[in-house]
Amino acid sequence: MNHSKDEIQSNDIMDENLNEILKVRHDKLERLRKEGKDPFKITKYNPTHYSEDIIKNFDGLDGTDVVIAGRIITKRVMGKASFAHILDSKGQIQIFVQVNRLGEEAYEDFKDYDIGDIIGVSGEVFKTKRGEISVKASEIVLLSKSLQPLPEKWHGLKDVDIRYRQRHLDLIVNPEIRRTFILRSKIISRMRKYLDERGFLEVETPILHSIAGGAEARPFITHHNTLDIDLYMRIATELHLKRMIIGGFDKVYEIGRVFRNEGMSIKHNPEFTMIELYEAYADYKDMMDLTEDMVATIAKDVLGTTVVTYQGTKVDLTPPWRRLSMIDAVKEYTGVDFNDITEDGEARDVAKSMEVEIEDSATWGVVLNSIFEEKVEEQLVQPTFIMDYPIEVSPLAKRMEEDERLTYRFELFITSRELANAYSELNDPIDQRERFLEQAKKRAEGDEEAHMMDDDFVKALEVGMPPTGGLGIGIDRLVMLLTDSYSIRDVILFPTMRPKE
RNA sequence: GACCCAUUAGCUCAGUCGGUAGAGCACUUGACUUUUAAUCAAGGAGUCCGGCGUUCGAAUCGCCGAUGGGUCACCA
Repeated sequence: MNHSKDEIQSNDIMDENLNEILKVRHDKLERLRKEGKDPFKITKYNPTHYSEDIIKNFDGLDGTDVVIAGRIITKRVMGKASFAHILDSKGQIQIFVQVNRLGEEAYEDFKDYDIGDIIGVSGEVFKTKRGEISVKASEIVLLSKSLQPLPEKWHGLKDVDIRYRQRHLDLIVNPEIRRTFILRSKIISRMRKYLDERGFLEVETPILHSIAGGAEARPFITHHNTLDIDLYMRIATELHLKRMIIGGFDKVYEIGRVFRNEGMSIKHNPEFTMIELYEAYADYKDMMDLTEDMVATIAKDVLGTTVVTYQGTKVDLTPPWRRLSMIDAVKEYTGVDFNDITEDGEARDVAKSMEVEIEDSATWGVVLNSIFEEKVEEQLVQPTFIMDYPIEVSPLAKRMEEDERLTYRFELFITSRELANAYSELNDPIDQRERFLEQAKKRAEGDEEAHMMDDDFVKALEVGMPPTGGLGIGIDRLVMLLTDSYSIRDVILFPTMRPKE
């Protein structure tokens, strides 16, 4: 680590201004070092059990010696005997410490240990008079000194600013948040297993793109020094995964971070995790089957049920899920039948009469999509596939044979939120080039989210891509649903924050 | 980007009408060999988010700014 002079000086100044709690802890560390008990010199410890193992297998372990390690989270000294709770990665367990077991010097040292210190404890498993499974310490080793006080045990840490910026504190003092991240990990690994079992190949495609494509979004820009070029952080994995299909891999997927330089909200973080998968010779209906089966399978395996409660609302993920076209959805929820509307102007008039804001140049499809987003989306609480999106808003989806204005595309809505997006992929390179030109026109007119022209991708399509189904699922939103998390920041370990000062 | 709300001890929070800072936990000292938010006694701890202003006097009122949260806009 390199420290500038300024940093060293500012640390010195901080040392002088340490508050009482910090000063006491530094002094304790200093004393330990002088006595040759510097905890930071220890490199290795060998625990034999986790707290949870001991509690679950008490009958088998009662009376036997174990070695545990973890963080002191409570401490009650009662003269010549003490109790403390140790938090390890699987939970917590009480230790019982007596001077005549530990010895005078070791017991005095223990009394000086602070909440937050990491210790190793060896001792005998037993149950206290009050019936709590505990470890009777015969030896305690200080494995690391905590120089910062932990937030309070009873009220926990509530300040969301500190919780997100110093997630380690959140994880230590708010046990329920640990569950969310354990579930997140299980959800993702179950998803991998599901796809691997079905012959999908997991691949990794570049994050640095010279053209940011595959979605309509504003990208982050970064710079490569040696090449002296600006590069974009990817906004989707779509175009590279399709190249894999062209290259002859019939089933591929990537679970990866994508970056969109847009507003932040309860459902949006600038970097988020998506899975995209592509299957040759499949269509968007196959993607619907796969989506509902995969999500239901994950829910069942990870939560033990396909019925979940999200923020007080019961959501039934048991397949099959409702499927309806965008036109039917708009008809059902607003009474307006777009089958009967053919002219752009007529569509715009309908939007205006419903107080849906649209631009004067909006076409039939754009209006249909706007009315859907404004009037229907929020009502889709139970899982619903909305199918057959207008072509104007779907530059990468295959045009419907039955209706030139629409595409073979669906989005999945649960709890009024978009969770997945899928198409029968456009594999006609001539059509694709025209769609990109259309997008490039919008871009030239100032739409920063319009797709960039990508000649390399069109050229790849010209080599020939089989008919393919593609699907993208927002992992963070899926995790939110399955863990009943209110904000996307509650399922992202270190959400993007503005730096302090 | 716009609007609304919040910011007081390490943490969780009170703070009345503008009168000079409080509690619980945590911390320090002492007592206590089966406690459960241990208990008992004593003690220490503050840039009241920052700046400017109004005022005899500001945590409190006004303005500007910072950070966070919420709603909207944009998006997934």
